[in-house]
Amino acid sequence: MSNRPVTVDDVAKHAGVSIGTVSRVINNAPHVSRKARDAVERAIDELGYVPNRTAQSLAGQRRGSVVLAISSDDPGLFANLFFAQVVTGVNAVVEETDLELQLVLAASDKGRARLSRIFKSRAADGVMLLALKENDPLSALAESSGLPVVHGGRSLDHEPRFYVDADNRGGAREAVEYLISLGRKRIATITGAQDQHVGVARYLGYREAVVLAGLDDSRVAHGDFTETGGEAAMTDLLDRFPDLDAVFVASDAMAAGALSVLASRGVQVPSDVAVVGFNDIVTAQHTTPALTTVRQPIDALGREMTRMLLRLIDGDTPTSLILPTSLVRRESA
Amino acid sequence: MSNRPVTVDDVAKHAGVSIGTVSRVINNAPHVSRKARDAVERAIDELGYVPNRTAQSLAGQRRGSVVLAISSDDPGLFANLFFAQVVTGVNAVVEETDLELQLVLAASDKGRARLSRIFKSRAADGVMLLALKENDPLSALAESSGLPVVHGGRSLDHEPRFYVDADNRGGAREAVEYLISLGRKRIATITGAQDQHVGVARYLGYREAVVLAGLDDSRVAHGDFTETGGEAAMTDLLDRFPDLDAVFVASDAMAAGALSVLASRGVQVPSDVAVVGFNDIVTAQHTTPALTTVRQPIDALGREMTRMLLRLIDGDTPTSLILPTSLVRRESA
DNA sequence: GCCGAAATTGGAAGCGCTTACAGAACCTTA
DNA sequence: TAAGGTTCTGTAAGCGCTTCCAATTTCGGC
Repeated sequence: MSNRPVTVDDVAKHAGVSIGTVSRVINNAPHVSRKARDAVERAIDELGYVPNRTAQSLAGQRRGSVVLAISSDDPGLFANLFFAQVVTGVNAVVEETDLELQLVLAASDKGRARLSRIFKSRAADGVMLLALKENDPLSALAESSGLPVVHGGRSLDHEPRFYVDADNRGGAREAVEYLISLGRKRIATITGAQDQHVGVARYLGYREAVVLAGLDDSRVAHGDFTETGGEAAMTDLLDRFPDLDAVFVASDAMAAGALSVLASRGVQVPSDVAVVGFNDIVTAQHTTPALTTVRQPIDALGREMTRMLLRLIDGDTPTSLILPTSLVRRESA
Repeated sequence: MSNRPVTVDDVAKHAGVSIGTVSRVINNAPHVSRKARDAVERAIDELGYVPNRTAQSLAGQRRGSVVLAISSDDPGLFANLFFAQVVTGVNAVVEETDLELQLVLAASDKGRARLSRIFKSRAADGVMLLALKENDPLSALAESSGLPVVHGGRSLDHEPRFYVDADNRGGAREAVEYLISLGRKRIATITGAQDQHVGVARYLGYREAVVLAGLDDSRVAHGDFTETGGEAAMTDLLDRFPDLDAVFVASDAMAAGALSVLASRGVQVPSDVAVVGFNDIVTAQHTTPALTTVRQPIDALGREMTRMLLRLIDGDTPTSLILPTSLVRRESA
C-alpha cells in the first residue's frame, strides 16, 4: 500500500495508454476505442483509482457541487422539521448525480458573507435558496451572480425567475371551504407574518373562500407563525369575537397555541370551535384533539427544487412550479 | 466588468508584487513586510478578489471542507428534529472557520458509496459520522481511512476513538431516581432497540436506579423507539403488570404512544401512573399531559463534534466527550 | 560604515486533471 | 492502391493556487 493516492498517470501507465485517454474514459467521452476503454477500466479497478474532484473541477468547468442555502434571521430556524424534510428531498435527487451537497445556513452575517462569496467566486454549480426574509439582499446577489439559482418559496417584493412553492393560497382556501362545508358561518383566521409571501398568501386564501361564500371576513388576528403568537392571537380573537365557530390558523405551531388557549377557556374543539392548521408538522398528530391541517409536500419541494436546478445547470429552461397541498382531516375540524 | 474572475496574478500585478507575496498575505503567513501587505490588501479590495477554493485545495494540502454524514438504513430518518438540531450545532461552529459543510445522507447504497469515496480519496479534511447502524461498515472504513473522524454516539460492538455522546445511562438513571423520589415503587420501563448502544444504555440506567433503590426491575417491555412500538409495549406492560405506578420510556416518541394507550385504558397520568420520556423532542410539550422527559443537549452534540473534529484536523488529540442530560419536569411525572 | 544573519521577495515547479491540437491509425471510396 | 476522410491517441498547455529555493534587501552590532 503506497501512501500516495493513485492518479491518472498511474492508471495511464498501468493501462499502457496516455492520460488523455484515461481522462476520456473517466468522463466517458467519445473517441475511445473499445480496447483502450477496457484496458483503462481494468486498470482503474485494479488500482482502486478514484478521480480527484478538486483537480477535476479546477481543470474543467464544473465545480461538482450544489449548495442548499437557508437565509433567515433566526439562527434556530433550521431546527425545524420543515428544513429537515426539504433536505431529505434535496438529497434524494442529488444522490442520483455525482454532485456534492453543500449546506449553508445564512442566519448570521458570517453565514451570509459565506454565501455571497460563493456567488461571487462561482464556487458551486448552482444554488437552491430558501430565502425567508423579505427583501433579502442575497436574492438579488443570487440573481445577478449568473449562477443557476432556484428559489424555494416566493417573496412579496419580487417573483424569482425560477422557484418552487407550495400552493399556500389554494391550500388555505380549501381549508376554509372545508370549514364552510361543515356548516360553520363565523370563521376567523389567525394569520402568519404579513411581511412574508406565505403569510399573505394564506390570508388571501382565507378571504377568498369566506367572501365567495358570502360570509364575514373581519374576524382576523395577526400572528407570527410561532406557538406563543398563536396563543396571543387566539386570546384576542376570543375576546373580540366570542361568537366565532371556527378558526383557520396559518400554521400548525400557531394552531397548537390556539388549541391550548381554547382548552383553557373551556371551549370544546371541534364542537364549539373547529380548528384547521397549516403545514402538517408531526406535532399535528399529537395535539388534543389531533389537528386537521393542510399538508405541504415538503420533500417534494426539495426534490423539485433540485430537479429544477439540475436542469438549469444543464442549460435547460425549466418552468417554476407550484405544488399542490392537501387537506388532512383529523379531529379538530 | 470583465467576465474573467480575478486571480492572484491580477492582484499581484495591481499591487506591484509577486504572486508568492499575494499568497502569503492571503494565508497570512509570516515574512511579508507591512508595506507589501498593505498594498496587497488594497489591491484585493479594489479588485474584489476572492481566492479560488478549488485551486487552493489542489495546490495546498487542505481540502477546505468537512462532511457531516448520517449513516442509517432509514431514508426518512433525517426528517427528524434530532438531525436538524445537530446540523444547527455543527453549523454554528463550522461558520467560525472558513471550512465548507458538506452533507451526506448515507441511507441508500448510493449514499454509502459516496461516503466511502470520500474516505478513499480523502476528499475532505475530516468527517463527522452519525452512524446509526450497529456494525456499520462505514465506521471501519472511516477509522482506516486515516482521515480525522469524529463519531456522534457510540455503538455496541466498538468504541470509536473519538466520539461525543449524550449521557444516556446517567440520564435514564436520573429520570428513574426522580420517579422514585416521587414515591413510586413499581416502576416499569419501555426500552429502546436493544441492538443499539443508546437503547442498552438507557435500559442500564433504569436498572441501576431501580436496583440501587431496592426495587423490582422486572417490569420491562422492549420497544423500538417508534410510537407504535411504544403503544404495543405499554399494552403489554399493562397486561402483565397491572399494578405498575410509573413507566420510564426510553424515547419521547414511544412515550407518546404509551400515553395514548394509558388514556384509552382510562389510566390517569400522573396520578395512577407517572410517565417519563427521553429526548425532549418538541412534541413532548404537546402531549396530554405534557411529558416529563430527559433532555439531550443536541445542538451541543453538534457543536462539540465539530470542535473535536477541528482539533483533530489541527493535529491535536482531543478526548471523547459525554454530554450531560437534564430532566425537564412537565406534567406526566 | 562594514559584515553576517535574518527578514523579505520573486520565480518556478508542481497539485491532478481537462482539453485543444496535431499526428497516427484506420477506413472508405474510386 | 492511393487519396481523402474518420476515428483514435499522445502531448502539452493550462486551471489558480501554494510552497520551496535562491536571490535580494534590511538591519543590528561593531
